[in-house]
Amino acid sequence: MATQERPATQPTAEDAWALVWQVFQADKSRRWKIISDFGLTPMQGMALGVLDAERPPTMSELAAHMHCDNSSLTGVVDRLEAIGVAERVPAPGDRRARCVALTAKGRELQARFREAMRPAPPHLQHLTADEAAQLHGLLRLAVDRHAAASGEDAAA
Amino acid sequence: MATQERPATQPTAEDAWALVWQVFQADKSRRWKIISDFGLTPMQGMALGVLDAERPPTMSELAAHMHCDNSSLTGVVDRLEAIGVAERVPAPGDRRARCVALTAKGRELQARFREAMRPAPPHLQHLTADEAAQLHGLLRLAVDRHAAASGEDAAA
DNA sequence: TATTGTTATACTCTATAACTATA
DNA sequence: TATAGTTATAGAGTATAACAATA
Repeated sequence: MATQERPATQPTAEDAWALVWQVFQADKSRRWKIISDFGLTPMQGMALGVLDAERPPTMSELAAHMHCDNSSLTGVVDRLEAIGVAERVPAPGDRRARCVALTAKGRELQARFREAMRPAPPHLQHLTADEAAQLHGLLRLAVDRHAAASGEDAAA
Repeated sequence: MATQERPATQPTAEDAWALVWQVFQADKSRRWKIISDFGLTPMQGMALGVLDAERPPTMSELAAHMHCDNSSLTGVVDRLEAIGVAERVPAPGDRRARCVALTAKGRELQARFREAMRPAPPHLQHLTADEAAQLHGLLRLAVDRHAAASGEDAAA
């Protein structure tokens, strides 16, 4: 297949992105089901998924990580506190800031939640082990190069 | 597992999925910016993006395509009608159903919107043309095999 | 009786602006 | 002055349940 002359119609990054989108969207209902089975909403699930038990982030850091506004995060963390999953603790070195820490219940829930969210969606399960590894390799290239480029930009 | 020359250290579909997630999340702010520049919300943008000008779907069909409830879609289409982008028309052959059709303004906006949403995010732009084509090929395999398997399931 | 779509309800997410406490 | 976080506000998305019209 790949031994042909390079066709003018070779799929581009845009074409690949369209399929990424398609796979992600098709999996939307499955993800929502898992999240709601844990008694969470999508944003609560995202917060639980990204919180670092070892290094509780400040509200601002967590908001940046979740790509939402600080004021939006207030309610999300309020609800995580209400169900006993997280708690706000003072930030060392800055009395304005508050860190979001997992409770014992939160750490237990996080472990089970991450486990439930880990499996690849049905689409990707149709790949062979080698194909999956190739897919991972290409995405790893993209992520690493982007990180390197961003790092250089930041350092410049 | 796969008892091959490449042992248990080979990245799996789960690992690839984790990177898909990472790329998609990292691009969240960029997508939101584009959508809001069009005066739309995410759900309105999704509806505008998937609506077929040639074959207006019913409310139920559109809701299924968007993976949301019928009742949630009512408000979304209400707002698209309010800004003159879409309109509800009678469904041929079923007087209960209503189809969502694009207006002339809607078709024009859709063309510009799809164009704005087409570019791949920064992460994927770091791939070479060949790498992007490989990525597309792997995702195409996943999507096609899933469609085939689903089709067989449905036909069975 | 089942389906299509809307309405009513209650809640979550969303950002902007104003506000406080602190840096 | 600038920053971290909350509150107030207004709007949009979310599903469930109840409902009307139609199949």
